[in-house]
Amino acid sequence: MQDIPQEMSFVINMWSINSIISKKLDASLGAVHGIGFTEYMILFHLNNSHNKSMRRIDLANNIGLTASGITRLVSPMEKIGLVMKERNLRDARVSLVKLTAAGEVIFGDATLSMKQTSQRLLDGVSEESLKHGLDVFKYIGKDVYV
Amino acid sequence: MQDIPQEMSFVINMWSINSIISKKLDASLGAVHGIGFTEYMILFHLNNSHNKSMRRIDLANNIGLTASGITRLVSPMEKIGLVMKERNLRDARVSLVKLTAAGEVIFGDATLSMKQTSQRLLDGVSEESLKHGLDVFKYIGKDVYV
DNA sequence: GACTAATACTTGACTTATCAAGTAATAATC
DNA sequence: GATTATTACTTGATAAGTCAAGTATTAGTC
Repeated sequence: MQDIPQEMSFVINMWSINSIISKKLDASLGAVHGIGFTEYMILFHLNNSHNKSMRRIDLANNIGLTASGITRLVSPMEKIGLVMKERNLRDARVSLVKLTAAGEVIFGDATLSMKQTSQRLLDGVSEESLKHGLDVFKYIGKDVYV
Repeated sequence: MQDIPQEMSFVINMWSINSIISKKLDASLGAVHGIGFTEYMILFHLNNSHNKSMRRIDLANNIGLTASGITRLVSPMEKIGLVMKERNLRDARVSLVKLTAAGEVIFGDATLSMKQTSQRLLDGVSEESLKHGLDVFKYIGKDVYV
Protein backbone atom coordinates (compact mmCIF):
# COMPACT_ATOMS: atom_id res chain seq x y z
CA MET A 1 0.00 0.00 0.00
CA GLN A 2 1.30 3.43 -0.96
CA ASP A 3 1.56 6.05 1.70
CA ILE A 4 -1.24 8.51 1.75
CA PRO A 5 -0.52 12.18 2.41
CA GLN A 6 -2.48 13.78 5.19
CA GLU A 7 -4.28 16.11 2.78
CA MET A 8 -5.73 13.16 0.89
CA SER A 9 -6.60 11.35 4.07
CA PHE A 10 -8.43 14.47 5.13
CA VAL A 11 -10.61 14.76 2.04
CA ILE A 12 -11.41 11.04 1.99
CA ASN A 13 -12.39 10.91 5.63
CA MET A 14 -14.30 14.16 5.35
CA TRP A 15 -16.40 12.78 2.52
CA SER A 16 -17.45 9.68 4.43
CA ILE A 17 -18.09 11.46 7.71
CA ASN A 18 -20.04 14.17 5.96
CA SER A 19 -22.19 11.57 4.26
CA ILE A 20 -22.99 9.93 7.59
CA ILE A 21 -23.56 13.13 9.54
CA SER A 22 -25.66 14.93 6.98
CA LYS A 23 -28.01 11.95 6.83
CA LYS A 24 -28.53 12.16 10.57
CA LEU A 25 -29.08 15.91 10.56
CA ASP A 26 -31.46 15.54 7.66
CA ALA A 27 -33.44 12.88 9.49
CA SER A 28 -33.75 14.86 12.72
CA LEU A 29 -34.67 18.10 10.96
CA GLY A 30 -37.15 16.31 8.72
CA ALA A 31 -38.87 14.45 11.51
CA VAL A 32 -39.42 17.47 13.75
CA HIS A 33 -39.57 20.50 11.47
CA GLY A 34 -40.41 19.14 8.03
CA ILE A 35 -37.36 20.61 6.34
CA GLY A 36 -34.18 19.00 5.06
CA PHE A 37 -30.62 19.89 5.84
CA THR A 38 -30.06 21.81 2.62
CA GLU A 39 -33.20 23.83 3.29
CA TYR A 40 -31.84 24.60 6.72
CA MET A 41 -28.65 25.82 5.08
CA ILE A 42 -30.67 28.30 3.02
CA LEU A 43 -32.46 29.60 6.12
CA PHE A 44 -29.19 29.77 8.02
CA HIS A 45 -27.44 31.92 5.43
CA LEU A 46 -30.46 34.13 4.92
CA ASN A 47 -30.75 34.70 8.65
CA ASN A 48 -27.10 35.71 8.85
CA SER A 49 -27.35 38.08 5.92
CA HIS A 50 -27.79 41.80 5.89
CA ASN A 51 -31.49 42.16 5.15
CA LYS A 52 -32.40 38.51 5.64
CA SER A 53 -32.20 38.53 1.88
CA MET A 54 -29.63 37.21 -0.59
CA ARG A 55 -29.04 36.75 -4.30
CA ARG A 56 -29.45 33.17 -5.48
CA ILE A 57 -25.94 33.07 -6.86
CA ASP A 58 -24.48 34.05 -3.49
CA LEU A 59 -26.52 31.40 -1.73
CA ALA A 60 -25.18 28.88 -4.23
CA ASN A 61 -21.56 29.88 -3.67
CA ASN A 62 -21.87 29.98 0.09
CA ILE A 63 -23.63 26.67 0.42
CA GLY A 64 -21.65 24.85 -2.20
CA LEU A 65 -24.44 24.15 -4.68
CA THR A 66 -24.99 25.35 -8.22
CA ALA A 67 -27.37 28.15 -9.19
CA SER A 68 -29.76 25.63 -10.63
CA GLY A 69 -29.70 23.63 -7.43
CA ILE A 70 -30.76 26.76 -5.57
CA THR A 71 -33.63 27.40 -7.97
CA ARG A 72 -34.99 23.91 -7.38
CA LEU A 73 -34.41 24.03 -3.64
CA VAL A 74 -35.96 27.44 -3.04
CA SER A 75 -39.04 27.04 -5.19
CA PRO A 76 -40.90 24.70 -2.80
CA MET A 77 -39.75 26.83 0.13
CA GLU A 78 -41.54 29.78 -1.46
CA LYS A 79 -44.70 27.73 -1.82
CA ILE A 80 -44.81 26.87 1.86
CA GLY A 81 -43.98 30.45 2.81
CA LEU A 82 -40.53 30.09 4.38
CA VAL A 83 -39.03 32.56 1.94
CA MET A 84 -40.29 35.00 -0.66
CA LYS A 85 -39.06 36.51 -3.92
CA GLU A 86 -37.82 40.07 -3.89
CA ARG A 87 -36.58 42.04 -6.86
CA ASN A 88 -33.44 44.08 -7.04
CA LEU A 89 -34.21 47.54 -8.34
CA ARG A 90 -30.72 48.14 -9.64
CA ASP A 91 -30.30 44.88 -11.51
CA ALA A 92 -33.26 43.18 -13.14
CA ARG A 93 -31.31 39.95 -13.60
CA VAL A 94 -31.23 39.14 -9.93
CA SER A 95 -34.05 37.64 -7.95
CA LEU A 96 -33.47 37.94 -4.24
CA VAL A 97 -34.54 35.31 -1.74
CA LYS A 98 -35.88 36.82 1.45
CA LEU A 99 -36.60 35.11 4.74
CA THR A 100 -40.24 35.57 5.82
CA ALA A 101 -41.46 35.94 9.39
CA ALA A 102 -42.75 32.36 9.22
CA GLY A 103 -39.38 31.23 7.93
CA GLU A 104 -37.69 32.92 10.83
CA VAL A 105 -39.84 31.03 13.32
CA ILE A 106 -39.12 27.67 11.70
CA PHE A 107 -35.46 28.59 11.53
CA GLY A 108 -35.36 29.35 15.24
CA ASP A 109 -36.96 26.03 16.13
CA ALA A 110 -34.82 24.06 13.70
CA THR A 111 -31.68 25.69 15.06
CA LEU A 112 -32.40 24.22 18.47
CA SER A 113 -32.51 20.75 16.88
CA MET A 114 -29.37 21.46 14.91
CA LYS A 115 -27.50 22.48 18.05
CA GLN A 116 -28.61 19.43 19.95
CA THR A 117 -27.95 16.96 17.18
CA SER A 118 -24.56 18.36 16.25
CA GLN A 119 -23.45 18.48 19.88
CA ARG A 120 -24.59 14.90 20.37
CA LEU A 121 -22.74 13.77 17.22
CA LEU A 122 -19.53 15.56 18.20
CA ASP A 123 -19.77 14.84 21.90
CA GLY A 124 -16.34 13.93 23.19
CA VAL A 125 -14.36 15.79 20.55
CA SER A 126 -11.93 18.21 22.16
CA GLU A 127 -12.45 21.92 21.75
CA GLU A 128 -8.97 22.19 20.29
CA SER A 129 -9.62 19.63 17.57
CA LEU A 130 -12.89 21.30 16.65
CA LYS A 131 -11.20 24.66 16.44
CA HIS A 132 -8.47 23.39 14.16
CA GLY A 133 -10.96 21.52 12.02
CA LEU A 134 -12.95 24.71 11.61
CA ASP A 135 -9.78 26.54 10.66
CA VAL A 136 -9.22 24.11 7.81
CA PHE A 137 -12.76 24.63 6.54
CA LYS A 138 -12.54 28.39 6.78
CA TYR A 139 -9.20 28.37 5.03
CA ILE A 140 -10.51 26.31 2.14
CA GLY A 141 -13.71 28.30 1.82
CA LYS A 142 -12.34 31.77 2.31
CA ASP A 143 -15.48 33.15 0.64
CA VAL A 144 -17.89 31.09 2.69
CA TYR A 145 -19.04 33.21 5.61
CA VAL A 146 -20.39 31.28 8.56
CA MET B 1 -28.40 36.32 15.68
CA GLN B 2 -28.11 33.51 18.17
CA ASP B 3 -24.74 32.20 19.09
CA ILE B 4 -23.74 29.05 17.32
CA PRO B 5 -21.86 26.35 19.18
CA GLN B 6 -18.63 25.21 17.62
CA GLU B 7 -20.00 21.73 16.97
CA MET B 8 -22.77 23.13 14.81
CA SER B 9 -20.40 25.49 13.04
CA PHE B 10 -18.25 22.48 12.30
CA VAL B 11 -20.97 20.39 10.66
CA ILE B 12 -22.33 23.33 8.67
CA ASN B 13 -18.94 24.33 7.34
CA MET B 14 -17.98 20.73 6.67
CA TRP B 15 -21.06 20.21 4.53
CA SER B 16 -20.35 23.21 2.30
CA ILE B 17 -16.64 22.55 1.97
CA ASN B 18 -17.26 18.89 1.25
CA SER B 19 -19.70 19.80 -1.47
CA ILE B 20 -17.16 22.09 -3.11
CA ILE B 21 -14.18 19.78 -2.76
CA SER B 22 -15.87 16.58 -3.84
CA LYS B 23 -17.01 18.30 -7.04
CA LYS B 24 -13.40 19.20 -7.83
CA LEU B 25 -12.08 15.74 -7.05
CA ASP B 26 -14.84 14.24 -9.11
CA ALA B 27 -14.01 16.46 -12.06
CA SER B 28 -10.29 15.73 -12.00
CA LEU B 29 -10.74 11.98 -11.57
CA GLY B 30 -13.40 11.90 -14.27
CA ALA B 31 -11.39 13.86 -16.80
CA VAL B 32 -8.21 11.80 -16.49
CA HIS B 33 -9.26 8.34 -15.36
CA GLY B 34 -12.92 8.04 -16.26
CA ILE B 35 -14.08 7.28 -12.74
CA GLY B 36 -15.94 9.36 -10.20
CA PHE B 37 -15.01 10.12 -6.64
CA THR B 38 -17.36 7.55 -5.15
CA GLU B 39 -15.92 4.90 -7.46
CA TYR B 40 -12.48 5.89 -6.27
CA MET B 41 -13.67 5.40 -2.70
CA ILE B 42 -14.64 1.81 -3.54
CA LEU B 43 -11.23 1.11 -5.07
CA PHE B 44 -9.51 2.77 -2.14
CA HIS B 45 -11.21 0.64 0.47
CA LEU B 46 -10.81 -2.54 -1.53
CA ASN B 47 -7.12 -1.85 -1.98
CA ASN B 48 -6.69 -1.37 1.77
CA SER B 49 -8.59 -4.52 2.63
CA HIS B 50 -7.27 -7.92 3.51
CA ASN B 51 -7.70 -9.81 0.23
CA LYS B 52 -8.53 -6.79 -1.91
CA SER B 53 -12.03 -8.02 -1.33
CA MET B 54 -14.89 -6.80 0.84
CA ARG B 55 -18.53 -7.46 1.60
CA ARG B 56 -20.86 -4.89 0.10
CA ILE B 57 -22.31 -4.04 3.48
CA ASP B 58 -18.88 -3.23 4.87
CA LEU B 59 -18.11 -1.04 1.88
CA ALA B 60 -21.38 0.77 2.52
CA ASN B 61 -20.61 1.37 6.19
CA ASN B 62 -17.04 2.45 5.55
CA ILE B 63 -17.86 4.84 2.74
CA GLY B 64 -21.03 6.22 4.25
CA LEU B 65 -23.49 5.00 1.63
CA THR B 66 -26.37 2.55 1.88
CA ALA B 67 -26.19 -1.05 0.70
CA SER B 68 -28.36 -0.21 -2.26
CA GLY B 69 -26.08 2.66 -3.18
CA ILE B 70 -23.20 0.19 -3.30
CA THR B 71 -25.12 -2.19 -5.53
CA ARG B 72 -25.77 0.56 -8.06
CA LEU B 73 -22.26 1.94 -7.84
CA VAL B 74 -20.44 -1.38 -8.17
CA SER B 75 -22.51 -2.86 -10.97
CA PRO B 76 -21.03 -0.68 -13.76
CA MET B 77 -17.57 -1.11 -12.24
CA GLU B 78 -17.96 -4.86 -12.74
CA LYS B 79 -18.94 -4.31 -16.36
CA ILE B 80 -15.79 -2.35 -17.12
CA GLY B 81 -13.68 -4.85 -15.21
CA LEU B 82 -12.44 -2.76 -12.27
CA VAL B 83 -13.88 -5.21 -9.78
CA MET B 84 -15.42 -8.69 -9.86
CA LYS B 85 -17.95 -10.69 -7.88
CA GLU B 86 -16.70 -13.33 -5.49
CA ARG B 87 -18.85 -15.62 -3.37
CA ASN B 88 -18.37 -16.33 0.27
CA LEU B 89 -18.31 -20.08 0.88
CA ARG B 90 -19.42 -19.79 4.47
CA ASP B 91 -22.34 -17.46 3.92
CA ALA B 92 -24.36 -17.58 0.72
CA ARG B 93 -26.00 -14.24 1.46
CA VAL B 94 -22.87 -12.25 0.93
CA SER B 95 -21.46 -11.27 -2.41
CA LEU B 96 -17.91 -10.06 -2.13
CA VAL B 97 -16.49 -7.27 -4.28
CA LYS B 98 -12.92 -8.00 -5.33
CA LEU B 99 -10.43 -5.62 -6.91
CA THR B 100 -9.15 -6.93 -10.27
CA ALA B 101 -5.63 -6.46 -11.63
CA ALA B 102 -7.02 -3.87 -14.05
CA GLY B 103 -8.74 -2.15 -11.16
CA GLU B 104 -5.49 -2.01 -9.27
CA VAL B 105 -3.78 -0.26 -12.17
CA ILE B 106 -6.51 2.35 -12.50
CA PHE B 107 -6.47 2.79 -8.74
CA GLY B 108 -2.72 3.45 -8.77
CA ASP B 109 -3.03 6.08 -11.50
CA ALA B 110 -6.07 7.69 -9.92
CA THR B 111 -4.31 7.85 -6.57
CA LEU B 112 -1.62 10.06 -8.09
CA SER B 113 -4.33 12.49 -9.22
CA MET B 114 -6.02 12.32 -5.86
CA LYS B 115 -2.78 13.16 -4.07
CA GLN B 116 -2.06 16.08 -6.35
CA THR B 117 -5.55 17.50 -6.29
CA SER B 118 -6.02 17.18 -2.55
CA GLN B 119 -2.62 18.71 -1.84
CA ARG B 120 -3.41 21.57 -4.18
CA LEU B 121 -6.77 22.14 -2.51
CA LEU B 122 -5.33 22.06 1.00
CA ASP B 123 -2.12 23.85 0.17
CA GLY B 124 -1.33 26.30 2.94
CA VAL B 125 -3.20 24.48 5.69
CA SER B 126 -0.91 23.79 8.62
CA GLU B 127 0.05 20.22 9.43
CA GLU B 128 -1.32 20.71 12.92
CA SER B 129 -4.76 21.80 11.72
CA LEU B 130 -4.93 18.87 9.33
CA LYS B 131 -3.98 16.45 12.06
CA HIS B 132 -6.65 17.77 14.42
CA GLY B 133 -9.24 17.78 11.67
CA LEU B 134 -8.44 14.16 10.94
CA ASP B 135 -8.76 13.37 14.63
CA VAL B 136 -12.31 14.69 14.60
CA PHE B 137 -13.21 12.55 11.59
CA LYS B 138 -11.65 9.45 13.07
CA TYR B 139 -13.38 10.05 16.35
CA ILE B 140 -16.78 10.37 14.71
CA GLY B 141 -16.29 7.39 12.44
CA LYS B 142 -14.60 5.04 14.83
CA ASP B 143 -15.51 2.17 12.51
CA VAL B 144 -14.24 3.82 9.35
CA TYR B 145 -10.73 2.59 8.80
CA VAL B 146 -8.59 4.81 6.59
C1' DG C 1 -24.32 54.32 -29.20
C1' DA C 2 -23.81 49.63 -31.39
C1' DC C 3 -21.58 45.10 -30.55
C1' DT C 4 -19.58 41.68 -27.83
C1' DA C 5 -18.88 39.60 -23.39
C1' DA C 6 -20.23 38.43 -19.00
C1' DT C 7 -23.66 37.64 -15.30
C1' DA C 8 -28.09 35.89 -13.04
C1' DC C 9 -31.27 32.86 -13.41
C1' DT C 10 -34.33 28.88 -15.26
C1' DT C 11 -35.44 24.55 -17.52
C1' DG C 12 -35.09 19.71 -19.76
C1' DA C 13 -32.55 15.66 -19.57
C1' DC C 14 -29.86 13.02 -16.78
C1' DT C 15 -27.07 10.97 -12.69
C1' DT C 16 -26.61 9.51 -8.22
C1' DA C 17 -28.14 7.69 -4.32
C1' DT C 18 -32.16 7.16 -1.16
C1' DC C 19 -36.14 4.52 0.85
C1' DA C 20 -39.38 0.83 1.16
C1' DA C 21 -40.35 -3.55 -0.05
C1' DG C 22 -39.00 -7.99 -1.43
C1' DT C 23 -35.93 -12.38 -1.76
C1' DA C 24 -32.83 -15.56 0.08
C1' DA C 25 -29.93 -17.29 3.56
C1' DT C 26 -28.28 -17.65 8.34
C1' DA C 27 -28.88 -17.26 13.49
C1' DA C 28 -31.53 -17.59 17.65
C1' DT C 29 -35.20 -19.48 20.43
C1' DC C 30 -38.61 -22.51 22.07
C1' DG D 1 -36.13 -29.39 14.33
C1' DA D 2 -39.71 -25.87 13.38
C1' DT D 3 -40.53 -20.90 13.90
C1' DT D 4 -39.16 -16.33 14.23
C1' DA D 5 -35.81 -12.76 13.76
C1' DT D 6 -31.93 -10.90 11.66
C1' DT D 7 -28.70 -10.08 7.98
C1' DA D 8 -27.08 -9.34 3.03
C1' DC D 9 -28.34 -7.94 -0.95
C1' DT D 10 -31.39 -6.22 -5.00
C1' DT D 11 -34.97 -3.56 -7.31
C1' DG D 12 -38.86 -0.06 -8.46
C1' DA D 13 -40.11 4.39 -7.53
C1' DT D 14 -38.52 8.70 -6.17
C1' DA D 15 -35.73 12.84 -4.52
C1' DA D 16 -32.00 15.92 -4.92
C1' DG D 17 -28.91 18.16 -7.51
C1' DT D 18 -25.84 18.32 -11.89
C1' DC D 19 -24.83 19.91 -16.59
C1' DA D 20 -25.75 22.10 -20.91
C1' DA D 21 -28.41 25.16 -23.21
C1' DG D 22 -31.37 29.05 -23.40
C1' DT D 23 -33.34 33.81 -21.97
C1' DA D 24 -32.87 38.30 -20.19
C1' DT D 25 -30.21 41.94 -18.54
C1' DT D 26 -26.04 44.55 -17.49
C1' DA D 27 -21.08 45.76 -18.34
C1' DG D 28 -17.22 46.67 -21.28
C1' DT D 29 -15.14 48.10 -25.69
C1' DC D 30 -14.48 50.16 -30.12
